[in-house]
Amino acid sequence: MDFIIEAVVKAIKDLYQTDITAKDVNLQETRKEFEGQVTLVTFPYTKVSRKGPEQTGTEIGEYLQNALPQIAAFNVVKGFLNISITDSYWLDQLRTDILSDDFAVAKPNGKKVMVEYSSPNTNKPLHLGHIRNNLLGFSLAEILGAAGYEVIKANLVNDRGIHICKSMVAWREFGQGETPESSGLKGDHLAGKYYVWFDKAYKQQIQELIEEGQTEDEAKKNAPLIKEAQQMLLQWEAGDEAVISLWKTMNGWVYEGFAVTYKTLGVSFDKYYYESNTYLLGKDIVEEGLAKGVFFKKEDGSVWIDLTEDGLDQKLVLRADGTSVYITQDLGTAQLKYDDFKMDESIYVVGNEQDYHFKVLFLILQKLGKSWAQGLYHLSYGMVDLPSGKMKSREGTVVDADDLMADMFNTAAETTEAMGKVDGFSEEDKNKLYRTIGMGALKYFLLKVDPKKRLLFDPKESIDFQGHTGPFIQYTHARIKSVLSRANYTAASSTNDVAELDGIERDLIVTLTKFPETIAEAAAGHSPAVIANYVYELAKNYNKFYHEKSILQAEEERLKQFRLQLSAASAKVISKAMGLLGIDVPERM
RNA sequence: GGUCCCAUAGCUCAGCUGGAUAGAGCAACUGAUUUCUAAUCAGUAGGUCUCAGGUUCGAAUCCUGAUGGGAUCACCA
Repeated sequence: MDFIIEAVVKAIKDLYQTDITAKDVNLQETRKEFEGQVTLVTFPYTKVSRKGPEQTGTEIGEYLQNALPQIAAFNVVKGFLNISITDSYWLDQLRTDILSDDFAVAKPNGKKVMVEYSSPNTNKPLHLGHIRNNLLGFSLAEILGAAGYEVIKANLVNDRGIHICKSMVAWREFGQGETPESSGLKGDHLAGKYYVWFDKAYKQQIQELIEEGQTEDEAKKNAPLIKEAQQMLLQWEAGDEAVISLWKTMNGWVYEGFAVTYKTLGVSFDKYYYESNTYLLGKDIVEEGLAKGVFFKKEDGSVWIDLTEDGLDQKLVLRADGTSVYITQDLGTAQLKYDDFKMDESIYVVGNEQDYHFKVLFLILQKLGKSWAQGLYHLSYGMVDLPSGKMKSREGTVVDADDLMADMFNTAAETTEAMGKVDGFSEEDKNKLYRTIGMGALKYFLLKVDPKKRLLFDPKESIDFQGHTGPFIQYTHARIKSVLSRANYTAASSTNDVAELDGIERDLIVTLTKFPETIAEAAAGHSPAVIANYVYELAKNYNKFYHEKSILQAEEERLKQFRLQLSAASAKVISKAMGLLGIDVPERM
């Protein structure tokens, strides 16, 4: 619609001798109840026209109609100039733009962006909260890629620390040599089992110590299990062979488990970072900050930054004993990532509970004068909560990722079979379809809402397959494919001799043309939800069209060909948009 | 207590760079299948956009304050 905006700028200059910029032009979609496709709000121009909104709109409308051949008609309602664009313009958009191979393929913008997501702890299996993280990260990476970025997907694995030692201690104490093979448990679930055991036994020890007269704080520090875990962490850092060997073994189990979960989720990474390699990083940045006077040292030797002028607090960046804290590592890792890839932007997909941490992290890097600190962004998303409250792995009150995905698969299978949709499918095709639909429902459910909003998930209420859902959109795609295959449609077979459009056909083309700008909007806003809502609108429009217009029994052959083209274009865009969400669309369902 | 985020139909959510009568889905009710897939479509009903001020020709949208919910304010990660 840029050509209209340009023409409006020119119109205001010619009619009212006033210079405005493209940004001042308020062009919006015309509401359904009025004639036209785009609407110009004319109130802002009444000042310079010194006429009423109706007359101003009419003058601009006449000017535009004379200037632009693409404008078929216009009408002015109150202060709104509704513009009808010619059918030949829309048909041209469909044939030369939407149906072309490079539609919605952005030219490379020369920028590199890293998306860090997933970042699991290697002591427990993934749960629903991680699923949201993984889907957001993967989808955002796809969207940025489609918007022209070169994308690096990174995973910073949290594979060391006291929490990892907890699972290891519990396994050593209670495990009796259990392995994934001997237990039949997936590796990450096996580690998680001991993590939960640790917590249980630890709590019991605390209780016992309290009964012996210790305070709760004392008991928490003195419980034998926690001491053992702390001891193990020291041994790990000292490179104790037995501990390192156990660590490698158990982490190996967890990685095997994660690999399965990631595969089912359909996510992947270009680069892995491991905290066991990066946890000592950042100390040279602390030195740098001290030299620059950004940090200061307290009497006890600990190093701090004073952020009170920025409305934040004083923040510790290095302990008195010279060991790192969380933010020390993150400073070092940020530098490492930049040194590795020299990216223009770096996005951290991390829950909103860490908003403060990232605010501080980015601010420190700016104060250190890192040129690349400008490109850092925290994609903060809301927690996934249960009706009973927060999910806690330690207490076992989580919706497990693998269980949930298996449930979705089963529900998809039941629903599909109940509808009798899989006659003539092979066993293999059936399973593939159930997985596609089940994962589609789950992914769409999580991605359609604004990332920053917190999400309530009730395990008792199953995820819908009808209405504003993934399967609805998948169904639309399958339905189109069915028609196209009945018609033996190929791009080459179609002809171009339709010149007029009906309301719903025009609406559908208008919706299709919005895809590239929707990608740009989603990329700029870091929000897959923008794509999700767009593709829903598109599927709805298509279904309306499908009901109103007969395709294979069209009144004329040329109409049939045109509607097939329109259907093919819709299927293509649906498939691409769903791909940006990491959701597959089936050919049949 | 300080800071940050959220609040729109019974429920789940769009709309938020200010624009027309605030839109979808679910749930409820009515209707559509001798015709391309009914996981669909058409319709009915459902709203003081949390509240109170302010800015503006115009506010769900921007500003201020309040209320409710969540997060965070560790020499944990």
